[in-house]
Amino acid sequence: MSVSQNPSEAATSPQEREARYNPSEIEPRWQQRWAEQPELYAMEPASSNKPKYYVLEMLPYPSGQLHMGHVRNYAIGDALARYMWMQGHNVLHPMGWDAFGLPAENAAIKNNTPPREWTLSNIAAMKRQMDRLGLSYDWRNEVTTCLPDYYRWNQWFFIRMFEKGLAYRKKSKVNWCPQCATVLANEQVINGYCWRHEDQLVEQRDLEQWFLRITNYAQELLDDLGKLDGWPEKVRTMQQNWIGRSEGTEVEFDLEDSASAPEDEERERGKGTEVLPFLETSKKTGKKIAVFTTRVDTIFGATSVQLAPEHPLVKEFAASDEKLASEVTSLIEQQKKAREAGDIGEIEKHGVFTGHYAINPFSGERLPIWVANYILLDYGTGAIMSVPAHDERDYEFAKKYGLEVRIVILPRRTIDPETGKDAEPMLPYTAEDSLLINSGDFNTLGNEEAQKKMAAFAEEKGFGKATVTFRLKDWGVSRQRYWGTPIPMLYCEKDGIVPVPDDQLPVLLPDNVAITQENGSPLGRVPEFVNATCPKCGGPARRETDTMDTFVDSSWYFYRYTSAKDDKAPYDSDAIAYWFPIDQYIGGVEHAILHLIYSRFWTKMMRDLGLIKNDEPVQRLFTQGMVIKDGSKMSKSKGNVVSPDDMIARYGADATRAYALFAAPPDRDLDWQEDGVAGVSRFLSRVYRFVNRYAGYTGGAAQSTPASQALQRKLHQTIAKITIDFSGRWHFNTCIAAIMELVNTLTAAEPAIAAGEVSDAVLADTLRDLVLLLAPFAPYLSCELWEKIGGQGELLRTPWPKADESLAKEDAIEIPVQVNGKLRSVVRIAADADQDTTRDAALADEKIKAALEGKQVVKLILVPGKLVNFVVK
RNA sequence: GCCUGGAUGGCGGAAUCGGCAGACGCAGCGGACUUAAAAUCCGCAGACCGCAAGGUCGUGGGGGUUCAAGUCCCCCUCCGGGCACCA
Repeated sequence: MSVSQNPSEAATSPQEREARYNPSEIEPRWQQRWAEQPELYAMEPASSNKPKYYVLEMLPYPSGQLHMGHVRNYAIGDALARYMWMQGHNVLHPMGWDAFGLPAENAAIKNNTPPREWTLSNIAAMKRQMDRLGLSYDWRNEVTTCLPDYYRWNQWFFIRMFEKGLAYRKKSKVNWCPQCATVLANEQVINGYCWRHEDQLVEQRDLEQWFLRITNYAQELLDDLGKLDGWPEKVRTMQQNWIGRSEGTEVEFDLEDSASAPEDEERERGKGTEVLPFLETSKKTGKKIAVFTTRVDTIFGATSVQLAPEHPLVKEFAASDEKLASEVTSLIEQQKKAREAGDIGEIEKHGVFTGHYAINPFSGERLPIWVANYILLDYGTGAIMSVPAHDERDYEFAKKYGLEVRIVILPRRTIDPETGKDAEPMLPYTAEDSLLINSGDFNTLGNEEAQKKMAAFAEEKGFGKATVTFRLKDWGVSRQRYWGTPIPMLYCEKDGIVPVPDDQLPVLLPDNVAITQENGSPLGRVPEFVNATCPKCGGPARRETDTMDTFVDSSWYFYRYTSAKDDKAPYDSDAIAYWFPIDQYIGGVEHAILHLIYSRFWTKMMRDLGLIKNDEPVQRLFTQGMVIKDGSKMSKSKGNVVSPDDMIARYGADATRAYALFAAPPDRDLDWQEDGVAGVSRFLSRVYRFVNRYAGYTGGAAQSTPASQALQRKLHQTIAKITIDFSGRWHFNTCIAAIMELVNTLTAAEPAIAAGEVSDAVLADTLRDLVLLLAPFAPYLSCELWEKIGGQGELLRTPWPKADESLAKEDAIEIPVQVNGKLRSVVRIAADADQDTTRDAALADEKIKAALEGKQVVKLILVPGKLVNFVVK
């Protein structure tokens, strides 16, 4: 049998002849139209009398490819922006590129493409993808951080900070990632691993680096978390932990003037439990060991002093004690390994007695000084008093080395009923609510009171004071890389560190720099860059060759959006005053303590420079969930990546975006199922065909037929539901489900429409509002259909439909009727039926009659409009 | 270890204030249209018992409060995320 032409083609059914939803035809057409009217998505000036709304999504790194996480992020932001426009706001919805960073250098090495070229072509590609998605960005204020018109202001800020002492240079132990071949900030080290290279352990190196004094703001950053009630609790807690404020007391212990290296026998003595008696002041060396403790109330229980292996005093001790030196080296090694492996909390505790003693200023006792691998140099003072009875770590250590355990606090009211004496607590005993014993003049005090009195005592006697310690460290911003903002500093033999004068900014990043994996800044190998003139003395100067951490770029980019083209200032203060704070910021939770803490710091710094008025950049923060496929996060290494381009090609941008919103509430993880995208696409297709089919139904007065009323009811219920959700809950998945229900209702009403039971005007209104409701979620289709039904004016500026409560109201409702809490029947009654009517209707029901047969009703629960429950015996 | 989010049909999820558990969608099954298929449309669909009417069970597990619990309280299990010798 040969294949022949289809004879029935001419006789296709009316539905087959209907226009087919074809996103690959609709979407490019509208893209072009939107591209031709950039004012469509433009912000209006501050003089606008509309309420402002600044909606911001985190700017991407231009890797060259959008991934589904981006699509989800932008779909959420875009829906909100479009809704806000329709609600009559002046919307700022900008986008930009976090365009400096290491991948560009790696690409340069791999493909021999200059970083700038690689980055700019990636930006062009991703911008095309964004445009295909139909995102409503105001590209006129695009920010690209790798361009001099942006990074010059990084340099400008840096110099302002230098002038204020907020940017400074110091030598210190820093995190070094061998793969990045550069230093990392503390925030960029995740459990000892590099934040960009999940398998790369970070090393510690001693380097001289630039730091920003974020610790000046530690307290304010902490306090103001309280103001951020539009932020997820989770993020606030994470920042709070990161800042890590702890209140305590710093106490100075005198160093005893003791012998040099101890004999082996004496080394053993330090391990003994005996705390040696009071020593005269004449034996003091004048040297002090500062110790930080949050539990000064337990200081009489201290039985040793423990130093971090890298504590300067340890170096001193070790200088004249070879045996100690070698043991310390091994302790340092252990600590380094543990830190690098990210399990510093799990290594076995090791320590060694130094042969030296310190004097407890409260008790006058001499305590052996030990070095231990669990003491961190960079927290507190790098030294602790060890109180084994009341600290878990000290207890573990003391047990191992046989140090004395002395109880100095007891729980309140724990008299042993048999002996009539205080019961000994289980050790280590660390409770806050306790009483002091064996503590000299401080006996019987409650621990909280004791802490206050002891701190005051220490201060009075001059050997200590109450202090606050933060875990947060200053932000190391130097990077030994090429593709970043040059740090605008000069080193002059005569004048020392000199900032580049403002009128010489920007310090341009030179092109044609050989990028290699060698250590040291690539810029250091460019003599034209390095050799400069000192602006003070006119003599030769060397230029700083490190560049800035790229988190500097993203710390203030959202200010630049309000006046991205300004070449006189980083931004326009009036515009900032109008637009800030950002009304809604949307992004992944992975930046909770990186970008989001730096940004808060930067804002406070700018405020203190007198540049802006606001204390915080972001009013409301939303952190979306991850995109999951087959049970794990989409990633190249897992091979479960779904390409947005692929989805768009197959189902269209509208379906792809709408699915990203439909499959889960935005704050939860989203399971990507391609069949689901197909389902959403089918839904859009139904809408398309339905609206086209009835686009001609217009005009006339609304007639109040039952079918019309039913349609209006569903419509206004849908409007109300979606409007409420936009106001805060953001469960767009149920919004889209509600629109699907509305469309199902419309489809089911087709016979009634055909029978003329639905008034044309009502049908027309319903279609019109349906198109408007769909606009935030499927903008292409909405615009197409808006035109089809003869919508006047720009869809984006058309007011969002208003729910009419009286139309939304049901006139008859179904009430569940229970007997003893079990559902037995459902009765249909008028929505405004009173209690008696409701009860009578329930009693009249046959099934209820049967269920109540022979029983005695002891109680009647009647919740108006909700339910009836007969409690029977 | 501490903090946090979660666990609901075969799957994604819904139930916003303690009041009909499973909206909406996917996959599945049956039917219409078609020579056939695709597309589309209509219908069924938590589990178990039953021809049916109907009944019993059911929101990770155990207890409790209540006329009524996915929802509130107590205890526990598992999964995800964050922090972790921070003195």
